[in-house]
Order: sequence, then structure tokens, then C-alpha cells
Amino acid sequence: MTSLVADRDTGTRHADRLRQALEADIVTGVFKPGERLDEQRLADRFGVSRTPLREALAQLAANGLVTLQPRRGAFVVSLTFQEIVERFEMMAALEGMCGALAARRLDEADRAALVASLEECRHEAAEGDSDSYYHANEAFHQIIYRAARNAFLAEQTRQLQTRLQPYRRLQLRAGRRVATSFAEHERIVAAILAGDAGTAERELREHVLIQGDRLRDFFASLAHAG
Amino acid sequence: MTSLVADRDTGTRHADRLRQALEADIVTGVFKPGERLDEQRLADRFGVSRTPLREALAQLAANGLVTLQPRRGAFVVSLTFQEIVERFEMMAALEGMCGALAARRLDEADRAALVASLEECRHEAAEGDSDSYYHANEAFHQIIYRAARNAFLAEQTRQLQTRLQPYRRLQLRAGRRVATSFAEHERIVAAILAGDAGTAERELREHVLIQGDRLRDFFASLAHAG
DNA sequence: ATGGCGTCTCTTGTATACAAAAAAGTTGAC
DNA sequence: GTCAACTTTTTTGTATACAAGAGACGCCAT
Repeated sequence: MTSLVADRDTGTRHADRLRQALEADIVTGVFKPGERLDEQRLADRFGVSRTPLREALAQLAANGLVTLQPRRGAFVVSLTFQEIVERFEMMAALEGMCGALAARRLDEADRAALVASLEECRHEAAEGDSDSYYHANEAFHQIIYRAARNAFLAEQTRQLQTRLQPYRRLQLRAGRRVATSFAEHERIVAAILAGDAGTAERELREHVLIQGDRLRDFFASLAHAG
Repeated sequence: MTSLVADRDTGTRHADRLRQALEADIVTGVFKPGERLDEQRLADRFGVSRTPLREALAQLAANGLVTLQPRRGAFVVSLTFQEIVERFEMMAALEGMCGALAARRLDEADRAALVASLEECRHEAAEGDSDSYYHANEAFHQIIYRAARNAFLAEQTRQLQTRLQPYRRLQLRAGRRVATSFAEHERIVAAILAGDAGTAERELREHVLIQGDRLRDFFASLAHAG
């Protein structure tokens, strides 16, 4: 994994290890949005004092995963629907940019990796296991990020993707999404391999925005039901 | 100032105040890239202990302004030329996206503010004071960020703009840049007011990329000279 | 002079101690 | 029973203390 700023070398610092662990627990939903993170409890759980834990929380706050309310404590960030939509809009643009750059810059190794990943997606889509397709899908997108030959863009995109993970999970097993997703992948790969930056950008942007739309539907149905 | 995550309410936390102060000193060049930041010295300077200062450094590290080398200390991030180019490329895309969204979404208040800001830029450009044009230019871009109606995008763009500030400063007083910059502003405003998202995006993207090109020239001449 | 080795100092990383603010719990009046 | 004011408890924010690693310095051998 090519690291930029987010996942530094852990070195001997507890703070970094704690940040990674907490981040994982937040994006996987172990800690729910709005949940309060008690310093002493967490410190005890990890077997450290509050000092390195607070440094970890400070980093998470800077990354926008938690909010620090002065004298009140740390809370897992709870995004409003509007804020989630904004992030998907941004994600769509970043993915589109990665696709456009990849179409212009990919080398032979990228071509091979992209084709192989597409076949992997095809296989997982056919198998029907939505969880393994999820992983294949993630790998597919990572390849495009890297092929864009802009490590900063790749890192920012990967980071936002991670931040959106909990919300994407909500609309995972929705209907025939896997089949349509794979069909979109095929068009994306065709555009990139053809060096058609404009089409690649549009296809990837749509590919992401559709997820946002599905999330909107999901929230709307929630509002109706609840 | 609409705040998202970067500039939180300082509350009663020294750490946040320190982070702001250190960030300002880094982007304004008081602390040079690669410079080591001694914890005790800084703590003494600000009249606090190392504890809140370390939390501030942790936040800056998460924001990519400093790197924390385990057991070695904190250093102001020193970007390679390649890394700077990557960030300008990203900046161009973000500005372009802001422009495209602004063209579609701006309301009457935004129109008025944009036109007023353009006139302000015209005035400062004519006066010839490159420093005051710099401020007018910054305000102009901020208006576009806001008009895009995506607070997350606006914040990310503003943040990257800040991070690039030291490098933009390098090529500030270069030739007739002010005049050409203002001419670009005029075309950008025309596109946005006309609701032409595509043109607005292209014009803004170019507007930023030209700065990157100038930086490239600057570095090239440095390499020749030194 | 130069390069390797041991010591010493300085700095970081973490734990602990303490002050102050917020939350929780209690008492009393109505 | 409800609400308000007071008291107690908990938790944050900061300072300080201490352990261990990194770098500086000196020494000696070549």
C-alpha cells in the first residue's frame, strides 16, 4: 500500500496504532455516529494511558472522523443527510478525475492489472457473493486511483472512500446492484483502455453518483417507514 | 467564515489555538519546509506545557503539514517538486468543480457578490499593488467556493489552497501575471453568470494550472541558476 | 586526519498528578 | 410528583515526572 500522510509508519508511537484501531472501529461501525468516546475507557481497553489516546483522538478530529467538544469529550462524527450527499458529490468528482487521468497515463502494468481486476469482478459477480464482490470492487477502484499517477489524488480519494464506507454499507444488498455495477465497470475499463478520458470520467462519476442516489432512496424510505 | 472541520471553535483548548498558530507560521513561511519543530522550545514560546503542544502537532500531522518521525521529532513537511505538481493538479480540478457547480447553482446574492468581487479585482489590478490584488483574488475564489453549494468541497478546496500558499508566493511578482489573471477572472465570471458549467470548469482549471506551469518554470530556472 | 566505539546529554513518548468544568445525584420546597 | 438549587462525582485539559531511544561528544586505534 502506497502511503502518503494518512497511514504513516506506526513506529514506536502508541498514538498512531490507536488512531488506526479507532479509525477502523469507526468506519466499520463498531462505534456508531454520535457515540461518545470515553478517554479513560478506551485507554483501559488498549492498555495505555490517556496521553497517547488523546493524541490519537486529536488526529482523528483533524481527519474529520470525530469532533472534539471542549470540556465535553470526543464524539464520532454524525453526518447530516446533506453532508453525506456533499461527500458523495465530491467522491464522484474525484473518481472521475482518477479515471480521466488513468485513461491518459496508464502503462502496460496498469492495463494488465485493470483487465485482471475486471475479470475478478466478473467472477465474483457471477458467484453472487455480495461480500466478495465488495472486495473485488474496492481493489478495482484502487487500481484506477494508482493508474492516475497522482499519489496525492489517490490518497485523498482512498481516504474519502473509507469515510463513506459506513454509508455505502447501508445500500449494499440492494437488488441487482452487483450486476449493474459490473456492467458499469466494463464500460469504465473500455473507456480507460481506449484512452478516452472524457468518457472514463463521465462513466466513473455516474458510477459513484448512482450510489448516492440509492442512498437518497434509502433515506427517503426510512423517513416514510419511521 | 463557514467552518467545517479544519478551524473548529477553539473553546478552552490550548491545543486548538496552538494548531492554528503553528499552521499560520508554517503556511506563511515562518517555519521553513524541513525545519524541525522542538516541542519544549515551542511549548515555552507559547507558555504551555508539551502536552497540548503535542496534540496540536498530532493534528497538523493528520492534516499533512508536518511529519512525525518516531523518536526523532516533528518536521515541517517538505514537498518534492513532483508532490507540489500533484497538488496543483488536484487544486485545478477542485477549483474547476467549484466553478461548474457555481455556474449551475448560484443565486442572486452570489451573482452580486461575484460581480462586486470582480470589480474589486479590476480596481486592485489597475492600482498595481500586487499584494492587495492577492487578497482580492483570494476573496474572489472564496466566493466561487461558496457558490458551489457544497460545504465539504468548499472546505477541502480552501484547505488545499492554504497549503499551496507558500509555493504560490514564490511566483507572485512574476511579470504581467496580475493583468492576465484578471482577464481570466473576467472570462470565469462570464461563464458562471451565463450558467455555462463546462466553460466555467475549463477556465478555472486553466487559471490554476497556469500557476503550476509558472512554478515549473521557476523551479527550472532555479535548477539552472543554482 | 579518519573512522569506530562507548558514554553522556538531550529529546521524545508515556504515565501520573492535579485543577477546573461538566454531569449526575440529592435534598428540599411547592 | 416536579422542579430548582446545592453537593458529589466524573471527566476533561494541562502540567509534571520518568523511562528509553537518538544524537552528540570524546576517545582511541589505525
